[in-house]
Amino acid sequence: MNISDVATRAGLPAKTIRYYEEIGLIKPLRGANGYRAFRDSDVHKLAFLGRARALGFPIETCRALLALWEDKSRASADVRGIAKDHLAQIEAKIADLSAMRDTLSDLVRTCAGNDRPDCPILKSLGG
Amino acid sequence: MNISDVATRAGLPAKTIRYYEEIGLIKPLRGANGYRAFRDSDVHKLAFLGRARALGFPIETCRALLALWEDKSRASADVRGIAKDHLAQIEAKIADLSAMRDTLSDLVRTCAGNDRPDCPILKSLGG
DNA sequence: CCTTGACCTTCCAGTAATGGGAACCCCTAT
DNA sequence: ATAGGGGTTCCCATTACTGGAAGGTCAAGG
Repeated sequence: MNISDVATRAGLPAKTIRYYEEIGLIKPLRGANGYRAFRDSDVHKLAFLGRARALGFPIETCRALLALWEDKSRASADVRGIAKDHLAQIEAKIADLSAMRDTLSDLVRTCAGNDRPDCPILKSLGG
Repeated sequence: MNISDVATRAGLPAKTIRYYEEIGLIKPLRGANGYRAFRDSDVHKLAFLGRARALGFPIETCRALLALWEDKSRASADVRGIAKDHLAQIEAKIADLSAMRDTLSDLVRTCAGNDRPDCPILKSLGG
Protein backbone atom coordinates (compact mmCIF):
# COMPACT_ATOMS: atom_id res chain seq x y z
CA MET A 1 0.00 0.00 0.00
CA ASN A 2 1.27 3.45 -0.90
CA ILE A 3 1.47 6.37 1.43
CA SER A 4 -1.61 8.30 0.36
CA ASP A 5 -3.84 5.26 0.81
CA VAL A 6 -2.37 4.79 4.24
CA ALA A 7 -2.87 8.45 4.99
CA THR A 8 -6.54 8.10 4.15
CA ARG A 9 -7.01 4.94 6.17
CA ALA A 10 -5.08 6.03 9.21
CA GLY A 11 -6.43 9.56 9.07
CA LEU A 12 -2.96 11.12 9.15
CA PRO A 13 -1.23 13.40 6.65
CA ALA A 14 1.43 11.72 4.50
CA LYS A 15 3.96 14.18 5.90
CA THR A 16 3.24 13.00 9.39
CA ILE A 17 3.59 9.38 8.37
CA ARG A 18 7.02 10.07 6.86
CA TYR A 19 7.97 11.86 10.05
CA TYR A 20 6.84 8.92 12.16
CA GLU A 21 9.02 6.66 10.09
CA GLU A 22 11.95 9.07 10.43
CA ILE A 23 11.75 8.94 14.22
CA GLY A 24 11.37 5.18 14.20
CA LEU A 25 7.73 4.76 15.19
CA ILE A 26 7.05 2.64 12.14
CA LYS A 27 9.30 0.78 9.74
CA PRO A 28 7.49 0.26 6.46
CA LEU A 29 9.12 -1.88 3.78
CA ARG A 30 10.42 -0.38 0.55
CA GLY A 31 9.59 -1.39 -2.98
CA ALA A 32 12.17 -1.64 -5.75
CA ASN A 33 11.18 1.85 -6.87
CA GLY A 34 11.98 3.33 -3.46
CA TYR A 35 8.33 3.77 -2.54
CA ARG A 36 7.29 2.87 0.97
CA ALA A 37 5.29 -0.37 1.05
CA PHE A 38 3.00 -0.36 4.07
CA ARG A 39 1.68 -3.55 5.61
CA ASP A 40 -1.60 -3.75 7.47
CA SER A 41 0.36 -3.78 10.70
CA ASP A 42 1.87 -0.42 9.78
CA VAL A 43 -1.58 0.98 9.14
CA HIS A 44 -2.79 -0.35 12.47
CA LYS A 45 0.14 1.22 14.26
CA LEU A 46 -0.47 4.53 12.56
CA ALA A 47 -4.13 4.49 13.51
CA PHE A 48 -3.10 3.68 17.07
CA LEU A 49 -0.68 6.61 17.03
CA GLY A 50 -3.32 8.89 15.60
CA ARG A 51 -5.70 8.06 18.42
CA ALA A 52 -3.03 8.42 21.05
CA ARG A 53 -2.00 11.78 19.62
CA ALA A 54 -5.64 12.85 19.54
CA LEU A 55 -5.73 12.23 23.28
CA GLY A 56 -2.77 14.55 23.57
CA PHE A 57 -0.09 12.01 24.41
CA PRO A 58 3.34 13.35 23.42
CA ILE A 59 5.17 11.45 20.72
CA GLU A 60 7.62 9.80 23.07
CA THR A 61 4.77 8.64 25.25
CA CYS A 62 3.07 7.28 22.15
CA ARG A 63 6.21 5.32 21.48
CA ALA A 64 6.00 3.78 24.92
CA LEU A 65 2.29 3.03 24.54
CA LEU A 66 2.91 1.41 21.20
CA ALA A 67 5.59 -0.80 22.73
CA LEU A 68 3.18 -1.84 25.48
CA TRP A 69 0.50 -2.50 22.90
CA GLU A 70 2.84 -4.85 21.09
CA ASP A 71 4.02 -6.49 24.29
CA LYS A 72 1.48 -9.18 25.00
CA SER A 73 2.92 -9.75 28.47
CA ARG A 74 2.63 -6.13 29.60
CA ALA A 75 1.09 -5.16 32.92
CA SER A 76 -1.97 -2.97 32.55
CA ALA A 77 -0.63 -1.00 35.53
CA ASP A 78 2.11 0.37 33.30
CA VAL A 79 -0.36 1.61 30.75
CA ARG A 80 -2.61 3.02 33.41
CA GLY A 81 0.30 4.81 35.04
CA ILE A 82 1.20 6.53 31.80
CA ALA A 83 -2.39 7.52 31.20
CA LYS A 84 -2.78 8.83 34.73
CA ASP A 85 0.33 10.97 34.43
CA HIS A 86 -0.89 12.39 31.18
CA LEU A 87 -4.30 13.01 32.64
CA ALA A 88 -2.63 15.00 35.41
CA GLN A 89 -0.80 17.09 32.80
CA ILE A 90 -4.02 17.77 31.00
CA GLU A 91 -5.78 18.76 34.16
CA ALA A 92 -2.95 21.10 35.07
CA LYS A 93 -3.19 22.71 31.65
CA ILE A 94 -6.93 23.07 31.99
CA ALA A 95 -6.44 24.71 35.36
CA ASP A 96 -3.94 27.19 33.88
CA LEU A 97 -6.21 28.00 30.99
CA SER A 98 -9.24 28.31 33.22
CA ALA A 99 -7.45 30.88 35.33
CA MET A 100 -6.60 32.82 32.18
CA ARG A 101 -10.16 32.53 30.98
CA ASP A 102 -11.54 33.82 34.26
CA THR A 103 -9.23 36.82 34.30
CA LEU A 104 -9.78 37.53 30.65
CA SER A 105 -13.55 37.30 30.77
CA ASP A 106 -13.57 39.66 33.75
CA LEU A 107 -11.49 42.13 31.80
CA VAL A 108 -13.56 41.79 28.66
CA ARG A 109 -16.72 42.24 30.66
CA THR A 110 -15.54 45.42 32.36
CA CYS A 111 -14.17 47.02 29.20
CA ALA A 112 -16.62 49.35 27.49
CA GLY A 113 -15.31 48.50 24.05
CA ASN A 114 -16.15 51.84 22.51
CA ASP A 115 -14.08 54.48 20.71
CA ARG A 116 -12.77 56.06 23.87
CA PRO A 117 -9.29 55.23 25.17
CA ASP A 118 -10.11 54.25 28.77
CA CYS A 119 -9.50 50.55 29.03
CA PRO A 120 -9.43 48.34 32.10
CA ILE A 121 -7.68 45.66 30.10
CA LEU A 122 -4.67 47.85 29.38
CA LYS A 123 -4.88 49.23 32.89
CA SER A 124 -4.61 45.74 34.28
CA LEU A 125 -1.75 44.79 31.98
CA GLY A 126 0.02 48.02 32.86
CA GLY A 127 0.06 47.05 36.50
CA MET B 1 19.99 49.61 34.76
CA ASN B 2 21.59 46.33 33.74
CA ILE B 3 19.77 43.32 32.46
CA SER B 4 19.73 41.19 35.60
CA ASP B 5 18.18 43.99 37.64
CA VAL B 6 15.56 44.40 34.98
CA ALA B 7 15.01 40.67 34.93
CA THR B 8 14.32 40.74 38.65
CA ARG B 9 12.03 43.73 38.46
CA ALA B 10 10.07 42.66 35.44
CA GLY B 11 9.97 39.03 36.51
CA LEU B 12 11.36 37.79 33.22
CA PRO B 13 14.54 35.82 32.49
CA ALA B 14 17.40 37.85 31.00
CA LYS B 15 17.33 35.55 28.00
CA THR B 16 13.75 36.44 27.36
CA ILE B 17 14.49 40.15 27.63
CA ARG B 18 17.25 39.84 25.02
CA TYR B 19 14.87 37.94 22.83
CA TYR B 20 12.24 40.65 23.17
CA GLU B 21 14.78 43.20 22.10
CA GLU B 22 15.81 41.03 19.16
CA ILE B 23 12.25 40.91 17.87
CA GLY B 24 11.81 44.62 18.44
CA LEU B 25 9.43 44.68 21.39
CA ILE B 26 11.79 46.92 23.35
CA LYS B 27 14.72 49.08 22.32
CA PRO B 28 16.96 49.64 25.32
CA LEU B 29 19.89 52.06 25.01
CA ARG B 30 23.48 50.87 25.01
CA GLY B 31 26.31 52.00 27.24
CA ALA B 32 29.86 52.61 26.00
CA ASN B 33 30.78 49.11 27.13
CA GLY B 34 28.10 47.54 24.97
CA TYR B 35 25.86 46.70 27.90
CA ARG B 36 22.16 47.34 27.53
CA ALA B 37 21.04 50.37 29.53
CA PHE B 38 17.38 50.00 30.42
CA ARG B 39 15.17 52.97 31.21
CA ASP B 40 12.18 52.78 33.48
CA SER B 41 9.98 52.80 30.43
CA ASP B 42 11.69 49.63 29.20
CA VAL B 43 11.06 47.98 32.53
CA HIS B 44 7.42 49.01 32.42
CA LYS B 45 7.03 47.61 28.93
CA LEU B 46 8.64 44.37 29.97
CA ALA B 47 6.35 44.05 32.96
CA PHE B 48 3.40 44.72 30.65
CA LEU B 49 4.63 42.03 28.30
CA GLY B 50 5.09 39.62 31.15
CA ARG B 51 1.51 40.09 32.26
CA ALA B 52 0.15 39.80 28.75
CA ARG B 53 2.13 36.61 28.19
CA ALA B 54 0.89 35.25 31.50
CA LEU B 55 -2.63 35.65 30.15
CA GLY B 56 -1.56 33.57 27.19
CA PHE B 57 -1.49 36.27 24.52
CA PRO B 58 0.86 35.27 21.69
CA ILE B 59 3.88 37.48 21.19
CA GLU B 60 2.54 39.20 18.09
CA THR B 61 -0.66 40.00 19.92
CA CYS B 62 1.42 41.37 22.78
CA ARG B 63 3.11 43.62 20.27
CA ALA B 64 -0.27 44.96 19.19
CA LEU B 65 -1.42 45.42 22.79
CA LEU B 66 1.75 47.26 23.64
CA ALA B 67 1.21 49.59 20.70
CA LEU B 68 -2.34 50.27 21.88
CA TRP B 69 -1.07 50.86 25.40
CA GLU B 70 1.31 53.48 24.09
CA ASP B 71 -1.30 55.02 21.85
CA LYS B 72 -3.17 57.45 24.05
CA SER B 73 -5.84 57.93 21.40
CA ARG B 74 -6.68 54.26 21.00
CA ALA B 75 -10.25 53.00 21.07
CA SER B 76 -10.93 50.56 23.89
CA ALA B 77 -12.98 48.57 21.39
CA ASP B 78 -9.74 47.56 19.66
CA VAL B 79 -8.26 46.25 22.87
CA ARG B 80 -11.46 44.51 23.81
CA GLY B 81 -11.69 42.88 20.39
CA ILE B 82 -8.22 41.43 20.74
CA ALA B 83 -8.98 40.17 24.21
CA LYS B 84 -12.27 38.64 23.11
CA ASP B 85 -10.60 36.80 20.26
CA HIS B 86 -7.97 35.47 22.57
CA LEU B 87 -10.61 34.47 25.09
CA ALA B 88 -12.32 32.47 22.37
CA GLN B 89 -9.04 30.70 21.58
CA ILE B 90 -8.58 29.85 25.22
CA GLU B 91 -12.09 28.55 25.52
CA ALA B 92 -11.62 26.39 22.45
CA LYS B 93 -8.44 24.98 23.89
CA ILE B 94 -10.17 24.28 27.18
CA ALA B 95 -12.93 22.48 25.31
CA ASP B 96 -10.39 20.31 23.48
CA LEU B 97 -8.55 19.48 26.65
CA SER B 98 -11.76 18.78 28.53
CA ALA B 99 -12.76 16.27 25.90
CA MET B 100 -9.39 14.59 26.26
CA ARG B 101 -9.68 14.65 30.01
CA ASP B 102 -13.13 13.06 29.93
CA THR B 103 -12.02 10.27 27.63
CA LEU B 104 -8.82 9.72 29.55
CA SER B 105 -10.42 9.63 32.95
CA ASP B 106 -12.96 7.11 31.68
CA LEU B 107 -10.16 4.95 30.41
CA VAL B 108 -8.11 5.28 33.56
CA ARG B 109 -11.15 4.43 35.65
CA THR B 110 -11.96 1.29 33.72
CA CYS B 111 -8.40 -0.02 33.62
CA ALA B 112 -7.59 -2.44 36.40
CA GLY B 113 -4.00 -1.29 36.62
CA ASN B 114 -2.64 -4.61 37.79
CA ASP B 115 0.06 -6.95 36.46
CA ARG B 116 -2.22 -8.59 33.93
CA PRO B 117 -2.12 -7.54 30.28
CA ASP B 118 -5.83 -6.84 29.68
CA CYS B 119 -6.12 -3.12 29.23
CA PRO B 120 -9.12 -1.09 28.07
CA ILE B 121 -6.81 1.84 27.39
CA LEU B 122 -4.81 -0.05 24.80
CA LYS B 123 -8.00 -1.63 23.55
CA SER B 124 -9.45 1.78 22.93
CA LEU B 125 -6.32 3.10 21.24
CA GLY B 126 -6.16 -0.03 19.13
CA GLY B 127 -9.59 0.75 17.71
C1' DC C 1 49.26 45.15 39.23
C1' DC C 2 47.02 40.88 38.81
C1' DT C 3 43.63 37.76 39.48
C1' DT C 4 39.14 36.02 40.48
C1' DG C 5 34.42 35.84 39.97
C1' DA C 6 30.32 37.73 38.59
C1' DC C 7 28.62 40.21 35.31
C1' DC C 8 27.75 41.26 30.33
C1' DT C 9 27.92 40.35 25.09
C1' DT C 10 26.95 37.60 20.62
C1' DC C 11 26.05 33.55 18.19
C1' DC C 12 24.65 28.77 17.48
C1' DA C 13 21.81 24.91 18.40
C1' DG C 14 17.82 22.63 20.15
C1' DT C 15 13.04 22.08 21.67
C1' DA C 16 7.57 19.52 19.69
C1' DA C 17 5.34 18.09 15.93
C1' DT C 18 4.48 19.03 12.07
C1' DG C 19 3.69 22.09 7.38
C1' DG C 20 5.33 24.13 3.01
C1' DG C 21 7.78 23.86 -0.87
C1' DA C 22 11.68 22.80 -4.14
C1' DA C 23 13.91 19.52 -7.01
C1' DC C 24 13.64 15.31 -8.76
C1' DC C 25 12.04 10.24 -9.82
C1' DC C 26 8.23 6.90 -11.21
C1' DC C 27 4.05 5.09 -13.32
C1' DT C 28 0.11 5.13 -16.27
C1' DA C 29 -2.75 6.74 -19.87
C1' DT C 30 -3.25 9.06 -24.07
C1' DA D 1 6.36 11.50 -26.23
C1' DT D 2 4.08 13.78 -22.91
C1' DA D 3 1.08 15.05 -19.26
C1' DG D 4 -0.74 14.12 -14.78
C1' DG D 5 -0.58 12.48 -10.53
C1' DG D 6 1.77 9.81 -7.66
C1' DG D 7 6.19 9.13 -4.95
C1' DT D 8 11.07 10.55 -2.87
C1' DT D 9 14.54 13.45 -0.14
C1' DC D 10 15.98 17.68 1.79
C1' DC D 11 15.77 22.07 3.81
C1' DC D 12 13.36 25.91 5.94
C1' DA D 13 9.68 27.89 8.98
C1' DT D 14 6.77 27.73 12.86
C1' DT D 15 6.40 29.40 18.78
C1' DA D 16 8.73 31.35 22.41
C1' DC D 17 12.01 30.62 24.35
C1' DT D 18 16.35 27.86 26.79
C1' DG D 19 21.11 26.22 27.15
C1' DG D 20 25.70 26.69 26.29
C1' DA D 21 30.16 28.21 24.28
C1' DA D 22 33.50 31.85 23.58
C1' DG D 23 34.86 36.04 24.93
C1' DG D 24 34.67 41.22 26.75
C1' DT D 25 33.95 44.15 31.33
C1' DC D 26 33.94 45.48 35.99
C1' DA D 27 34.72 45.71 41.03
C1' DA D 28 37.06 43.79 44.93
C1' DG D 29 40.93 41.63 47.23
C1' DG D 30 45.90 40.26 47.76
